[in-house]
Amino acid sequence: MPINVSFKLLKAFLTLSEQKNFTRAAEHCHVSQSTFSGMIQRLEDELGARLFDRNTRNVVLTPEGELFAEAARHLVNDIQWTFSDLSDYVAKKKGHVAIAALPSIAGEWLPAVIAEYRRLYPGIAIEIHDVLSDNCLDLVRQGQADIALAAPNSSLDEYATEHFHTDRFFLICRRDHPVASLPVVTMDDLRGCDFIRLSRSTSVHQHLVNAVGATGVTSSSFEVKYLSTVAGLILHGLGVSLLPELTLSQFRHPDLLAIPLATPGISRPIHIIWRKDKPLSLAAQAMLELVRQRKL
Amino acid sequence: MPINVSFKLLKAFLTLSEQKNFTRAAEHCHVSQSTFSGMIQRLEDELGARLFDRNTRNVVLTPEGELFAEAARHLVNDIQWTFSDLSDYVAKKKGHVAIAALPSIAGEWLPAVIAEYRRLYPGIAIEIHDVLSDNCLDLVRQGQADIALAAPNSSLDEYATEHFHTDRFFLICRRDHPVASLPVVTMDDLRGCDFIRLSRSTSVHQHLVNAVGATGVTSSSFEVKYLSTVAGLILHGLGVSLLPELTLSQFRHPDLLAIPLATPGISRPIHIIWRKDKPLSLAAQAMLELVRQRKL
DNA sequence: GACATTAATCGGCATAATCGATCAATCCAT
DNA sequence: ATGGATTGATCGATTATGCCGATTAATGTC
Repeated sequence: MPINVSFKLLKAFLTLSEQKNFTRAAEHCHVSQSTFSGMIQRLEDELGARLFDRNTRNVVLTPEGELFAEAARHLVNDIQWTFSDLSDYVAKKKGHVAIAALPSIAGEWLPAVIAEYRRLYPGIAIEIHDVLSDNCLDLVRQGQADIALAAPNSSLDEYATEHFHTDRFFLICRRDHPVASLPVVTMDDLRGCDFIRLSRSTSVHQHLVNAVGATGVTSSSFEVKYLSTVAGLILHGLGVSLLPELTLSQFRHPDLLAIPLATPGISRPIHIIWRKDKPLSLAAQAMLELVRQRKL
Repeated sequence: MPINVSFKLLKAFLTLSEQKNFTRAAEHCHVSQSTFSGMIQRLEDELGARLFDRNTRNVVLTPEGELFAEAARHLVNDIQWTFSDLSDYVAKKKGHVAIAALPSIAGEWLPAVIAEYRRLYPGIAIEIHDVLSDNCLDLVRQGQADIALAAPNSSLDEYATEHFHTDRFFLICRRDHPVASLPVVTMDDLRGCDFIRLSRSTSVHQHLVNAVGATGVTSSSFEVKYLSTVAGLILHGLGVSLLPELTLSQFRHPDLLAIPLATPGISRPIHIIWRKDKPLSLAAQAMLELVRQRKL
């Protein structure tokens, strides 16, 4: 015998147990008295127990009714909480979104988007992971991030992706460098230069190896981890560097220049990445939408 | 917007979230696939949120679905417990009954009934209060006892009552007492006897005062609390006593006699008493039924 | 004993639920 | 590619359920 009871019936039961009067309780529930009478009977049938002892003068809970009332109060409460929780969630008054982004994006472009998101959905907790591309992917795969903004070299078949930005590489050099006067530079112009590169684990490095390897420029004198170090080395005349546009803010110095590369140049494609096997939460969908709107 | 969701829908939702397949889940729920599809849609409409992301190949919970699933599991569990609890109660596998009875009844007649009740409904807890009549009434009024077996002198208007037994009084005397040879005794036969009476708080005392006061026999030498004391006093030749039949088991002694009183005699009516403003629990109803069946 | 109050019942109707059949999409094997 | 198999959604017809208004029956009150 399968149980079937609706929230409506539970509510009607509790209303009657408070009002102790069918007519009044029916009004409370916005149904006719006859309907209400039927509802109580239905519930009693369902339970197989008489819940109220009633005549035209008195309506009083039976002991079974008392027992059930206690339980029903809890049930109704729990159900209401469950629903209001979910509806808050749907209304994006609650929730959680985690976004993983390359440090360059996380520091340069993302903050404005996050600010806007916070303004729109103040109740949603936001988590930002500023990590390298491969880590971004891992976080998404492990479910620790809903969305990633990254430029991975590895395959993206496993993920849902969308093009976000083509980040072109610039030559960074000191103002007194031989190529500093050129409006654009070619790989040939850089032959013989000392290159300062980011560590192998960065996507910048990998894209560069792919591109520069192809043009034959492979010399590399330095390999460092932080852009600030790159800047310091360049300023001391120890070399030049090829870095994507999104990092240029780190090189705003009177003695430094960023020169675009001649076509076709070098670039890294940055993607919006998320899991395709699991749908995005509403909070994450909203974030994705905002990211698209504010796309570079 | 009033919530309305049925247990059936919650169960369907959980089934689908486990089976991840509409057709299979529908079979589990004993409905057609089309019906099942409609049920899930109805639930989603009700909640205003998409719970499953589905195509013909995959059925996967959305994050909102996950959230709801957790809550729904608890709800379904609670509802099932509530129902099974109540049905145990209805089936009298569980429950509680408290009965208040005069000490004479509690010691003499009740144990067999209690034993039978226990045999019939082993899961129900039984509470017995062996107290004097007035206390019996108090316990019932306070809800500490469901049913009382008592012989109160006070008004019973407040209660629902039913006649249980007419407890006739007997004369208890020593075998060598002047009236010992009579088959029945009258009040006249007892003129001048010393009477041993139970204390004023007992219903026996009060019935006796009413009856004997009317026939003019008012002498009273002793007033004690326990029947065993009465027996001792009589055995030592200090008097006789008038006591109801239900107490006679306390006077089975070779030197003691119980002699019926001549018509009309004296008697106390014993009633089954319970609250009339509150219905009896099922467990108590069963007890009442048994008491009626086994009535003296 | 008449009256007022109130829960239960009845008949009719509208809506919702259910089913079987079919459609459309998706994946898989070839 | 392409055809077949699987599966969820949709459609139309049928049935069941829920709801209402009117009426009835029971009960307490004056």
